[in-house]
Amino acid sequence: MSSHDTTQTKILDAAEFLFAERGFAETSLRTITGRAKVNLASVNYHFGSKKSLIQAVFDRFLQDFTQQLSVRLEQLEQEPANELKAETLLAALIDPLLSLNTKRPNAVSIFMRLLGRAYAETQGHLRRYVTERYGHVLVRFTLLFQKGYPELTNDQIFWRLHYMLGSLIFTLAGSDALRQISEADFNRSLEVKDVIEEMVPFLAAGMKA
Amino acid sequence: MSSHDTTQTKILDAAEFLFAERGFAETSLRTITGRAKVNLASVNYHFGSKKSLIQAVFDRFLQDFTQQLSVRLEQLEQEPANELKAETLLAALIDPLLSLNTKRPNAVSIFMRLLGRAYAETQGHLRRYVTERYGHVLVRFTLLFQKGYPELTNDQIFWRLHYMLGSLIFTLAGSDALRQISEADFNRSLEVKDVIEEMVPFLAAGMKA
DNA sequence: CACCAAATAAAACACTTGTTTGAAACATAC
DNA sequence: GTATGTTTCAAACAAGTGTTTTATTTGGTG
Repeated sequence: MSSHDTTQTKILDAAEFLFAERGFAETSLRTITGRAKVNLASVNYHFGSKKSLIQAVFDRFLQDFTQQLSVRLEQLEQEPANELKAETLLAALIDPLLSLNTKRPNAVSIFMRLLGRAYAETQGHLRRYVTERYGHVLVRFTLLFQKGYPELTNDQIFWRLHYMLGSLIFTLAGSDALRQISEADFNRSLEVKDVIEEMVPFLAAGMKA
Repeated sequence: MSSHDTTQTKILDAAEFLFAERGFAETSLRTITGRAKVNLASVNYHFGSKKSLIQAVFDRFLQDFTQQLSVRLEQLEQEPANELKAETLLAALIDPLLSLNTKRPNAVSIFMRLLGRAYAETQGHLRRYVTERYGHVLVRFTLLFQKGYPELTNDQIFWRLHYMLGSLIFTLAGSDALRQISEADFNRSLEVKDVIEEMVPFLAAGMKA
């Protein structure tokens, strides 16, 4: 049996869609297994618990994403400081992100909505899990910005990175709905790629303020 | 009995805190009435349902906020276009926001976390309710930006406004946790006001890109 | 004081939730 | 082909949910 249409993959596919659509608490295991067309008990059999299933959904995205991001960061870490401009650094973040869409349709939007929800879970286990497991790439990313913008203090960098993350996650998480509004109002079609490219000059200008 | 410590107010206070802290679905009526020290049935008696309670929590914030914002917008709508710069327009949004903190401590952070959760509820009733009821102020706000930045296309304005909202909500919603990190790393104390003031140049520069 | 509507209280209701159980079906190796 | 370990399935479980019901208490009015 190929790695698609295994029970585990069917569960993950259904779960990530529904979690992004409705949220974690609002999505029951019965809804997930119903959509995945598998037995209810198979979630606990294969993943142990709902909590672990949520983490598994994130792992599948983050392993893929951080691996690609890490390659880009290695290249950039050997560049001189004057090459580390916001546009370049953002590209290192955005390219791996967009490549998710080549494997599964709408993956970027789903991933961003999941991140938004994980971020909202201020006190929950999920935020801790994600930062503990994938926080080191964010640190490397921060260091590159510090190197590229020595005229900014470290906490200016810290905060501006969060401004950028906010714009990215917020916009892309709602991009499906927003794209529909925009397309209706302004009568042109937009892809996720277009939305992001429109955003880069905005963020880069802010970084240079 | 003063308008504080009525049963309704005690419920609203407990609910808004817990909703912001844990989320809507993750907060049970028993937790709310337990914290508020009132009887379980009083929520349904005074508000009708949990759904209506959630809307009431938002109404209390939004009525206060949009009323102050509306006054500022009226003033700005009489200004000439060359006075409508990003810093000015952002101030019209931020001042009413900060004034929430004068009435209840941490109100800004709670309000922003609630907004973040409402925004995440992409398909839910809440987003529809908020936009239908308070969407017109956002429209007025958009029109002012279009007037102040005639060199930008309408959909550039549309998207950049969302970038700004993303930064604002994302940063302020997590500002409690982020402030702690920042204060520990850089050894200086930060107020919500400081976080926002640090943000304005970033956003304004992006607007002029 | 008696009366009545409004508010509070305790208990029960119907329902959904995540998880566990034990048997059946399946696959793999000897 | 039988035995063994893995996976699927239907059913049940205990716990927690929002809501309703039924009494009881409260506070003001005649």
